[in-house]
Amino acid sequence: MNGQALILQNVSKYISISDEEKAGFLSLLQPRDYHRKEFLQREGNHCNSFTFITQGCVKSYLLDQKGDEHILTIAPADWWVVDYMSFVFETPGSLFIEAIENTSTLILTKEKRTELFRKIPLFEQYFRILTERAFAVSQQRVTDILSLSAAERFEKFQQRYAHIAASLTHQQIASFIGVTPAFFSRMLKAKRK
Amino acid sequence: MNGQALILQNVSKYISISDEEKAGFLSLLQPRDYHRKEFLQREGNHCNSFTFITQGCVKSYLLDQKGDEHILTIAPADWWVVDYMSFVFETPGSLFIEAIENTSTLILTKEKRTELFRKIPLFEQYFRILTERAFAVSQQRVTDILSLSAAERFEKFQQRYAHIAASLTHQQIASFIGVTPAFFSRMLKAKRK
DNA sequence: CATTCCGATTGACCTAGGTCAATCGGAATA
DNA sequence: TATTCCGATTGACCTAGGTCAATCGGAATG
Repeated sequence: MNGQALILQNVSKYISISDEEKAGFLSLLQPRDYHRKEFLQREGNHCNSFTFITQGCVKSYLLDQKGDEHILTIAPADWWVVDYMSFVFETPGSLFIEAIENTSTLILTKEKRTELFRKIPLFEQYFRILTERAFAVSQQRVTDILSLSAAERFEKFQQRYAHIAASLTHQQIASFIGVTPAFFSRMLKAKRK
Repeated sequence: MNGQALILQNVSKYISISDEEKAGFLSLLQPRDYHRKEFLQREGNHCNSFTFITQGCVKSYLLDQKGDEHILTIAPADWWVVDYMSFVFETPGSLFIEAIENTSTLILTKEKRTELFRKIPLFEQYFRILTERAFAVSQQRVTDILSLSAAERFEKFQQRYAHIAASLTHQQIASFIGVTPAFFSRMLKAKRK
């Protein structure tokens, strides 16, 4: 499936729009490809667009004082990525967004999104639903971190990300669930027994 | 300020609606009061409404296997509370929502909200913006937990919740930032020096 | 005034998970 | 084939924060 077909399919999961509106929507999107390890966004830059992944996979993460990486999101095809904090509050971002495979995207800038809302108000609903779902999942993640052990978080991770877990390095999974690679390795060893 | 005035003021921060629309909106809300320690929601129940706090304060939290409480949100007046996971995905909730002071609320059920969207589509925008902001903050919370020490999280908590920190118990603050009351007490002692 | 409650504090001890450095191993590059 | 990477693993040791039980203290209740 090509990128445009994929994003239209995604949209149609939540709202119904006419062919004309589909064309109008697509015309606001800017395609862009990134190769593995290329950055979509860097810490310090203001994030002013939503990026839809049509192929490949990206991660968003921050570096702490010690320079250690903490992955916030892993976004495979059919997902949007944004540094929400930067986008919503118009502040310099604190996240890096980086392709972990060669990746194709469609970019919707803040201006274009505003234009989209004006032209096709139904997209307010699309983004409302999208964000409500993402928020619900994010709240789960908070409660998981607060109440589960590393091993339990890994269990959940495996269930939720079964389809992409295999294409991630152990380092990435460890960072996502919030442990060091060394400890993650020991965890796996313990489970194998 | 009374509850209706407060919620209208909140709405008008994000969208502009006519007096007629305001009346229509208010007519969909159900007022309800709770006394301290009363539950708005219990684990296992499906959460099918948004609740706007007009006075007082509530907390949402989950109990882990050991029965320890982990606070997810603290919602003072002028905030909405929901168990998003339950509301959005229509699953039994895993959160308790409990008044920590005598509290007055306005309830918007899922059905009424749907009706609201149908009658005044601009409310899609209101909830989109609201959720985008809440999501951004939630993502920050995830990165904070992953990358900051307990003391640093407490620092941030004090800044963000300066206005209500004084009315919370140490237990509640400790639970929110993700440490035990015992450790929290030691942290305070260390800071005082 | 006495009592109960409940949050806060503290002491003694414990553990999940971190740190750092060394080693292994497989894939990609020269 | 030899070399370089780079992720995974492992060993030895460390620490932030947890546990559990005792105590303190102030506010509310009888």
